[in-house]
Amino acid sequence: MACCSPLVREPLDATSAASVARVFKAIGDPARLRLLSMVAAHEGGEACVCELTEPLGLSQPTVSHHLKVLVDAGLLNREQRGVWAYYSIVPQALDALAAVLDTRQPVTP
Amino acid sequence: MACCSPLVREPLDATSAASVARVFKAIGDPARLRLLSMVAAHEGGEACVCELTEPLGLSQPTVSHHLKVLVDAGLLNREQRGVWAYYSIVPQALDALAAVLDTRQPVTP
DNA sequence: CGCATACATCGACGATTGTCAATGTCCGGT
DNA sequence: ACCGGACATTGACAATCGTCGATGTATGCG
Repeated sequence: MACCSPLVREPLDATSAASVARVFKAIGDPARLRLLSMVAAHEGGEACVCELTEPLGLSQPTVSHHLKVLVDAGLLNREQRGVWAYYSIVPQALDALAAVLDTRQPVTP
Repeated sequence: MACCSPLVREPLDATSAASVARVFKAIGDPARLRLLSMVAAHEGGEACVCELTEPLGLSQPTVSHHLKVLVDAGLLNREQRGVWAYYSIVPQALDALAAVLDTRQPVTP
């Protein structure tokens, strides 16, 4: 999860930086960015692997691998229903990431 | 630069995904996240390499390399003054990145 | 000029990554 | 019980990455 105050506020310590970097690294790949986007924009906010493989133009194992990376990063949920695995985004995860990038000045009391 | 509508709005095409992913990949590294953070939080909003090497705990060539990656990603400015190279963040770059992560619903007119 | 300092570049290394074909696992239908 | 379909896992490969020491470049000072 995102854990800390905005980047520009105060220097990140090593452990915070490592945990935040893990998430950014997860979305630092074109295929995974597109997967995230395709899942979010899909009807119902969820999609199964078979709906993602062909428009992405990658093999099924590769798509499964990328989805696993996104789940491990806390960006996607995975729900198995019958034979299908449905993936949906974790909205507050993206919000938390955006908060780390926030450049607002701290309120001066 | 960030180029496009929020991730969750509509599926990214391949070229947009590639250009956005390049920037996220740049900050998908603990050392570079800390550099970004240290530069932003430094007095005057800028810092030279010699001020970053020791607190980061990495060699000077490595720090220079990471800074170059951040500059190439459009996240840092580099300004040479005398013998020193001062780096400062490009604020609108972080804002643009955060906009890509925005999860707000589109306004329904 | 000559030297020290600040930084970049180069070359090399082990480690990680993205991708695929092949195979394994599990579920639902016949 | 069998088979087919959906997905995950494995193993392998080239490519990229992070890091360092060594070296190059350029600036300022004596």
